[in-house]
Amino acid sequence: MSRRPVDPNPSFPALEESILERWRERDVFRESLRRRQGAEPWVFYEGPPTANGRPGSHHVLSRTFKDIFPRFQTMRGRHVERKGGWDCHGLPVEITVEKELGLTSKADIEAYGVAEFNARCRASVFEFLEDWNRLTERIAYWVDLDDAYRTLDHDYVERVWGAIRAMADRDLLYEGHRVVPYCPRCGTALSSHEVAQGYKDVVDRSAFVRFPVVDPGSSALEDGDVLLAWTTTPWTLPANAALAVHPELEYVRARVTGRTVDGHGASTVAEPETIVVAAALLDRVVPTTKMGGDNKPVPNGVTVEILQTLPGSRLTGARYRPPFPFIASEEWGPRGNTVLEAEFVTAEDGTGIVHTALAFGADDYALGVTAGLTIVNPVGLDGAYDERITGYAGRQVKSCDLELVEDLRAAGSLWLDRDYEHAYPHCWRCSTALLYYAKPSWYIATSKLRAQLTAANEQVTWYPEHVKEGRFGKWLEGNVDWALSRERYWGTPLPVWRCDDEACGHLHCVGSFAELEERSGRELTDPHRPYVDDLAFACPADGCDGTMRRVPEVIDVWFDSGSMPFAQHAADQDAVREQGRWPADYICEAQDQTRGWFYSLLAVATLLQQPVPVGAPADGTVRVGATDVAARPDAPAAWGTDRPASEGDGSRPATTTGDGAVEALPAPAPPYRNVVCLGLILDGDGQKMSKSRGNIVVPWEVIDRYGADAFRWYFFTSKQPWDGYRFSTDAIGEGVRLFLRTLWSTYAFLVMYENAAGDGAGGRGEQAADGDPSALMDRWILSRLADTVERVTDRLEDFDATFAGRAIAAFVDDLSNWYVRRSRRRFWAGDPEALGTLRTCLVTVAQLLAPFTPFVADEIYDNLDGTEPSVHLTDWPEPAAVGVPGTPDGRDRDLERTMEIARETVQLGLGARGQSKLKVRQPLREAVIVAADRERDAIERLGEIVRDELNVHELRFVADADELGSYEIKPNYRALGRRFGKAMPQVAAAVAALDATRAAATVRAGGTVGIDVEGQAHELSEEDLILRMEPLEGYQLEREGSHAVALDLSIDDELHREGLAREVVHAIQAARKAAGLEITDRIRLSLTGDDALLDAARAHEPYVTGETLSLDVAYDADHGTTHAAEIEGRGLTVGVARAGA
RNA sequence: GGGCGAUUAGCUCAGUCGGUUAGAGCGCUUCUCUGAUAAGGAAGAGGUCCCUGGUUCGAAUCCAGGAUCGCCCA
Repeated sequence: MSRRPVDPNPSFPALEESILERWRERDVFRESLRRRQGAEPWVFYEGPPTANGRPGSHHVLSRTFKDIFPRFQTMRGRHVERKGGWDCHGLPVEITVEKELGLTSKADIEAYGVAEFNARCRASVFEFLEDWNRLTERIAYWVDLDDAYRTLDHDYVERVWGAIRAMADRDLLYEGHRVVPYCPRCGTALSSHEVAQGYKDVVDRSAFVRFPVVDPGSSALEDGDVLLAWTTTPWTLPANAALAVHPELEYVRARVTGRTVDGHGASTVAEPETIVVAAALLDRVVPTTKMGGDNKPVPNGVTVEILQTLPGSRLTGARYRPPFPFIASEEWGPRGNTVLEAEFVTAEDGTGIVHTALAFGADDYALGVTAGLTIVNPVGLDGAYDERITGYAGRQVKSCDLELVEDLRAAGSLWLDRDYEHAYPHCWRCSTALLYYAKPSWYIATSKLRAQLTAANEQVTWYPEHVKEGRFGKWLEGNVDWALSRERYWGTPLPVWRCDDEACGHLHCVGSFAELEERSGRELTDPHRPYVDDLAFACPADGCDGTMRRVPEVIDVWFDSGSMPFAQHAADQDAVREQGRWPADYICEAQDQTRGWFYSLLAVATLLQQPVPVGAPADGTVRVGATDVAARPDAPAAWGTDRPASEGDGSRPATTTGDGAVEALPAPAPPYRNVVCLGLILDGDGQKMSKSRGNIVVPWEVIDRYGADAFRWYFFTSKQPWDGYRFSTDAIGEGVRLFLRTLWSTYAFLVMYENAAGDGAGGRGEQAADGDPSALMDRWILSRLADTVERVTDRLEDFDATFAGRAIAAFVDDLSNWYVRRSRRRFWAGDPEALGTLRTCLVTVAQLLAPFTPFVADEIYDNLDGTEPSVHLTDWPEPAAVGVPGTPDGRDRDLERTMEIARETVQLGLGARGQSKLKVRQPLREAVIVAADRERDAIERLGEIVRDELNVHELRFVADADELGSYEIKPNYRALGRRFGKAMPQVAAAVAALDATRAAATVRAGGTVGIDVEGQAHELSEEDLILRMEPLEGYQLEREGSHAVALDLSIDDELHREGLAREVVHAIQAARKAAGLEITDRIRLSLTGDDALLDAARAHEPYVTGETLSLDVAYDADHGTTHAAEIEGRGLTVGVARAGA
C-alpha cells in the first residue's frame, strides 16, 4: 500500500480547490442523497436569500450552519433533501431597478411602464446569482442550487394564492382602515416586522406649544388660559384636531412669571401667563431653579403659583385656538379643536396634554373615531403637504419641522423647543423616515390566533433556549394583524378581485390560476402585474352585473417565504405533510429573522391549520366585516377563542359549533422543530460591520488566505453561534494554526512512516499483551477515540457544533501531543500496531470532522482509507467499532483514568525539574512519588512512560508524605456541606483541630476519623477531607492535592556521562539536520574533540548510534560534513556522511 | 419607556448542582524538550468575576436594584 506523499506545509485553499474538483468528478453530493433514497427523511428548509447583492461574511456564517447538521444527519443514515431557494420579489429589487433607471416615484414607474419595469426586476433579481453559487460551492454548503425554488415562479405564486384563499375561506383576510407605518418614498405601508428592521436613532425637534383657550365651554378653565402640549413631530401641528387629557389625571392651572424666552438672538422676559399642564410634570415644564456654580440648584427668577388643581375631566369641552390656521375648526366637526378625554394619556413625558392629529397616529385615529371627528388629511400619499397648507404645499412633511417651529416662535405660540433624540422607524430598504398614516390596507387576522401561535411555538426547540419564551414568545404575545398588502409592482399580486359597482363592492379571493382562467375566460400568461390585472370577470353576486377587477396591491414578500414549505414543492401544506416534507427538523437563520422568516413560517403554517368556521361560504367570497377590527371584541362565534394563552388552557383553544357547543381543537403543529438562531457578526473592535464603516470582512479574503475549512472551523468552535462574533481575518488564522495544522502534521507523519514501512502495516492493538506500555498507549488512545465519537455524536444531535468541535480538538491534541509523541520510536521502527492505531484514529477523526471541515476531512480519508469515493459517503462511526476491541462501548475508562494520573505525575515531575534548574536531558537517579494506593497502581502500570518523560532511572513510591513533607487537611465543603449545612463552621473548626498527619494517614489507609459537632459524633472518610502537602525544606517537590513528586538531585559520574551522551546525540542530530540529510538516511559518524565527551559517547555507544542511525562511529577521523558543537564548555566536532554515498 | 441578552486575565473565551487556591488558548517574560509539527512542556507576571444590597454555613454562580454595551420593540 502506498499513500500519496503529504506536503507537511500545504496551502489549504489550493488543496480545497482540488477536492472540489474531485467532488464534481465523483458527483459526491448527489451520490450522498441517492444512497439515502428511501431512508427516514430529516427535513431541512433553506431560508431564501435575495441574490441581488453580493454575499457577505454573515452569509458564510448562516450557510455553514445550514450545512453542518444536514451533513451529520446524512452520515447518520437520514435522507436530507436540501432544496435551495431564492427570494425574488419585493421592494429591495424594485429600489435597485429604480436607481438603475433613475426613477424616483411611483408616478415615474407608471410612466415608464409596469410591464417593462417588472421585466427589469425579474432580470435584476439574479444579478449576483453567480457570486452566490460560486461562494456557496466554495464554502462547501451542500444545497441543490440547480433545482432551487424561486418565489417568482408560476407554480410558486399559484401556491401562495392558494394559501391566501385558504385564509379568506377562514375569514382571516380583511381590508381595514388603520393608521399604518407608511413609507412615502416607496408609497406603501409596511408590516410590523418590516418596521422592526428599520429603527434608527435620530434627533428631531420637539416643541412645547401654546394652545390658548378661546371658549372654556363647560370646563373649569378660563378664557386666556394656555394649554401646553408637547410633540416630537411638529409637522403634524398644522393638522391639529384636538387635545387629549386623561380624565382622572391631576392637572394644574399655574401662574408663571419671570420666565426668560430666547427669541431671535435676544432674551426677553415673557409676560406672566396662566398655563395648564399635568401636576406631575409642572416642574419639568417650568423649572424654577438652575444649576449653580457648585452644582447646587439655585433659583432662576421664575415663580410658579398654582392657582387650581383639577382632574382632567374638568378640562374637557374647552375650545382653544390651534397653532396654525390652515384647517378651520369646523372642518373637524363640532368637537374640533376642543379638549377631549382619552385613556391613553399619561404623565410620563411631555405635559400630560396630548396634541392629536387624526390621520397620523393609531391612538389619534381611534380617538377621532370615538369623538365623531371628521378625518381631514392634508398630507398626500407622496408624503407632501397638499395645497391647503399654504407655503408648505408640495414639500415633504418631515423636512418642514424646523421651519414650522420657527413659525410658531414668531407667532408667539412656542413655549419651548428642544432637540429630542429617539429611535424612529425608517424604511428598511430606502431609509426614508416612515410616517404613521391612516389608509386602507389588507390584513391577515393573526392576532385572533395568538393562543394558537403560542401553542405552536411551545413545540419548537430553540437554540438558544431563551428565544422561545423571550424574544420570539414575547413577539407572539404582542401579535398584531399582519399587514399583508403593498401598493407596489414587483411582487405576488394579492389575488382579490372587487366588483366595480360601488353599490355592490363584492370581494372575491381567487385560489388558483385555473379558477381565474375559468372565470375570466382568458389565459394567464404571467401571474405578475400588469398581466394579471387585465383579467376581469363578471361579479358573482346575485343580481349584480358589475365587473370584478383585481385590487392593485401586491403582497408582503415575507408571506412568499413563509409559504416555502409547500410552495417550493408546488403543493399545499397537507400534501407536503403527507410526503414527509413537513415540518422541518431544522432551520437556521440569524436572529433578525425572529420577526421575519421565523415568524412568517409559523404564522402561515398555523393559519392554514385552522378549521373553516361553521357557516362560512368558503367559496372565495371575502366577507366584509367578518374579521374587521371594528368587529374584533366579539368576532364571529367560530372564532370565540381570541383570548390570551394565560386564560384557561391556551394550548387547546376551543371553537364553538353552530349550536353553541364547544369543541377542543388540537394545538397546531409548528412548521419547524428545531431552530438555530445565529448572532450578529461584529468586527474585531466590536463594531457592527457595514459598508459605510468600511469594516466588512469580504469572505473571499478569508477563503483565499486560510481556506473555507478554517472559516467554518472558526464559526463552529470559537463560541456559541448565537452570542455573535467579534471577527477579523486574523482571528481565523489562530484556529488554523492550533487545530488544522496540528491535525495535518499528525496525518503527514503517519503517511511518511506508513510509506517508509511498506506493506503489511495493519492491526489495531489487538495482539500486544496487556502490561506492554505500547499496547496500553494504543488502548488508551482508542478509548479516548470512542469517548470522542460518543461526545461528538451527542453534541451534534443537540445542534451543538461548538462543544462537538471542541471535543474533536481536544482529541487531536491528545493524539498528536501525547500518543504520537510518546510512540515516535515505534513509528520509526514501522510498528504495525502503532501505524494501524494511528490510522484508525485519523480516519475516524476525518469522519467526525466531515460535517465541520469537509475538505481536509475528505483529503485525509481519501488517502488513508478511500473505501468510499468520499468520507461524506461513509456511515457515521460507532464508538464500539472504532474503540478498544473487546469492550461493549469501545472504552477502557480505568485506563483513561490511569493515564490521567500518570500524566499528572509527569506534570508534577517536570515542574520539579523546572524548579531544580537541571535540564531534562540530564538523567536522574530516582523520582520519589507520594501517592495513594490507587494512584500508585496507576503510575506503576505506566511507569516506563513516567520514567522516560522525567528522564529518571527509578520510581520510588512512598505511601506517606512523612519523609517529604507534612499534610494539611481541610474539610471538603462540597461533600460535607450537604451533610452538615448550617453546622459547617463547627465542622471546619473540628477538622482544623485534628492532628493532620495522623488523620491523613488514617484516611489514606481507608479508615475514618471522628469529629464531634454539637455533641454528636461523626465519622469522616477520605472523600470528606482535602489533603494537601506541605513540603519540607530542602526537597524539590511539586504537589497537587495528595499527590506529589520529588526528585533526587544527586548526580554521580555515571549519570553525568549519560547526560553527556545525550548531549552528544543532540549535537549529532543537529549536524544531520545541518547536512541536509533525510530522516531515514543511515550515516557514518565521526566524533573528535574533548575526551570527556568522547568517553561518554563510547560508554553509551549503542544508544548514540541507535538514536542517530549511525552504522559505525570513528573517534579518530572526520567523516563527510563536519559540525562543531560545544557541550558544557567542551568542544566536539561531529562528522556525518551518508552511508553508501 | 419596555423586552431579551451580555459583562470573568492585555485579547478571545470556559466555568457542571452554590463548595472556600476562578481556568484555558493567544500575547508577554524565563526555562526546557524535540529528526512529524510555524508545534510540545514547566514556571512567572497578569483578576474589584461590572457595582450595591439580599438569600445562604458558603455566591463568579441564586434573588433584587443599579451601571455599561448590544439587539429588538414602543
